[in-house]
Amino acid sequence: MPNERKGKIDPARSLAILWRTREPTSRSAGPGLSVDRIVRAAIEIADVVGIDALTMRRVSEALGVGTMSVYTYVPGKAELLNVMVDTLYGEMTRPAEVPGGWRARTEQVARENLKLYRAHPWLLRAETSRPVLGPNLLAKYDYELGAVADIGLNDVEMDAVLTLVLGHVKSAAQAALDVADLERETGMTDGQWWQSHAPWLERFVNSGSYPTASRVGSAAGEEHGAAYGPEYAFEFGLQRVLDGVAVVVAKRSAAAGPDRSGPADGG
Amino acid sequence: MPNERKGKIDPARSLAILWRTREPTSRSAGPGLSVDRIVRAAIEIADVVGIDALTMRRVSEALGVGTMSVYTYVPGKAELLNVMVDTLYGEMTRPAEVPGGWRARTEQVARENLKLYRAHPWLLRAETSRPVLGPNLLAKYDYELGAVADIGLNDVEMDAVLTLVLGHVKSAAQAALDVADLERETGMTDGQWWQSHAPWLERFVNSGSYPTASRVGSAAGEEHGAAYGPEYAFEFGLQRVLDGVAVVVAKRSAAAGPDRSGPADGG
DNA sequence: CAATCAGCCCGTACGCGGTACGGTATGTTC
DNA sequence: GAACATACCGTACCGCGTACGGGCTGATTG
Repeated sequence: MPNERKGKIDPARSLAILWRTREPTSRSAGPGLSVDRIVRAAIEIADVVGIDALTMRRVSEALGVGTMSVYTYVPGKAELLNVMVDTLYGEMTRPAEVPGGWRARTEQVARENLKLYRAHPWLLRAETSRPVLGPNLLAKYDYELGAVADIGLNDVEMDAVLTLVLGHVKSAAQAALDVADLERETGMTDGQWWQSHAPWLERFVNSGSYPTASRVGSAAGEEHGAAYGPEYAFEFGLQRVLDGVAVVVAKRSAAAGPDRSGPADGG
Repeated sequence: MPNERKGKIDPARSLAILWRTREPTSRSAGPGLSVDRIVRAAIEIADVVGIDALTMRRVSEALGVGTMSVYTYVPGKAELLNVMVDTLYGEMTRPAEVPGGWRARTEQVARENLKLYRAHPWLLRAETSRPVLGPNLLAKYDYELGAVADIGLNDVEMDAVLTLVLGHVKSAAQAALDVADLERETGMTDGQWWQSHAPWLERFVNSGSYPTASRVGSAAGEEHGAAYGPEYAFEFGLQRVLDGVAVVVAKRSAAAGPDRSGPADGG
């Protein structure tokens, strides 16, 4: 049972639905299905039972209609997933002003994205391939680019920074989810798991073959509750990334003139 | 058709296969199936037709055996995927000495991982959830931790740095794959695609609503062939991450004493 | 040697998933 | 009221993972 975002989806059809290219016909009777109702139901199902259990039959059931009725509004499951994802993007908050300069703005973007993944973990699995350009993705992209605009980076660099930050958020969210799943399934924390398996592993590996791995792996157990955990990894990584970006930004500012702190040339 | 790494896999059974806890019985006749033969066949299939088309029937067919014969050696598809992933980890080269300090070592780790994703793009989709602790994953982890050992970071930080770097590599590999897929499907580059869709998009959005997005999006088209592309994003992001790590490393070195460049305290 | 057994191999069948297809009913338009 | 478009959906098909039970074959034991 391979993946979401299947191979063959018609891009045009997909875009048409994303952008709602179709005036709502005013038919009164019937359950009154619509793309929005379907998408909302699907999101709710995915939130509750996970994306694995999201089936067309279940969606239609939740809506009180026949399975095939859904296909009147949505060409297929892949397109439905696309719209679900874009819908989520549309629900993110995007404050116009964030005090504190590019670093604060970018941090805010990162946290907002993390929040989204936390609220809808299935998003991590629905986003596996190139996102289809929906209205909300476009708005999101435009907004988030704003965080790193006018600080001396050119367009390509701005995109690269954003991609880097969002990639980190996604990785961290995935890691956090993995840890949470593990804890839920085994009742052990990540570190406890390592510690409990260390002796087992040594039975197969010449004792002490992987000293660093086992020390670091079980260090988590000792540190747990203090400085360790997925949140730590997220924060640490985010600060590292921002530190790295700051290096370039500082370089550009210097090149544009020591006294400038405002907008540099845009590319 | 949801995901790989399905919900219920017995961890013990999975570990047993990963670590090959079973002496090979010496039966002469028959096709002579084995976990290794199965895994090799499965990897080859995934390399050629992709992970979506990797089915147990196809694997068995490639091996010239009945479908259910595979299940004599592998409890299920999820476990097979686990072993496939661990097998790939085992094929990575891990030079003992890399000249140039932690930064060069970490870069080398990143590039080695990128190479792996390039060679087996399906790995991006097979790794979706927490990796099961196979022997080669353990070796990989141990080796890669070595890149950032003894530079003043504590254990948790070492793990976090490694996670950050590998996360970036994975994101970049995914992006590169997306772009490649898009080009293959549409015959257009990423930038060309943006440029060709810009007018279409403006028909739905009040013209100029997303100025930054469209400018940056199509900037790729102009820059293409020069400085842009997935490789650029990978390199740029990697350098940013390493710059960010360097900041902490420098701080720790300073704290440990201005003259020290060797190992700092490990905890 | 025969009897027994353990492991390997696999045909069949089940349940579940997405969805093609063809129909029916309900509302709109003239 | 006729003609038509649209919304809805029952049935059926194909492909998937895999449970189950049975047959085969070489190894083991007396």
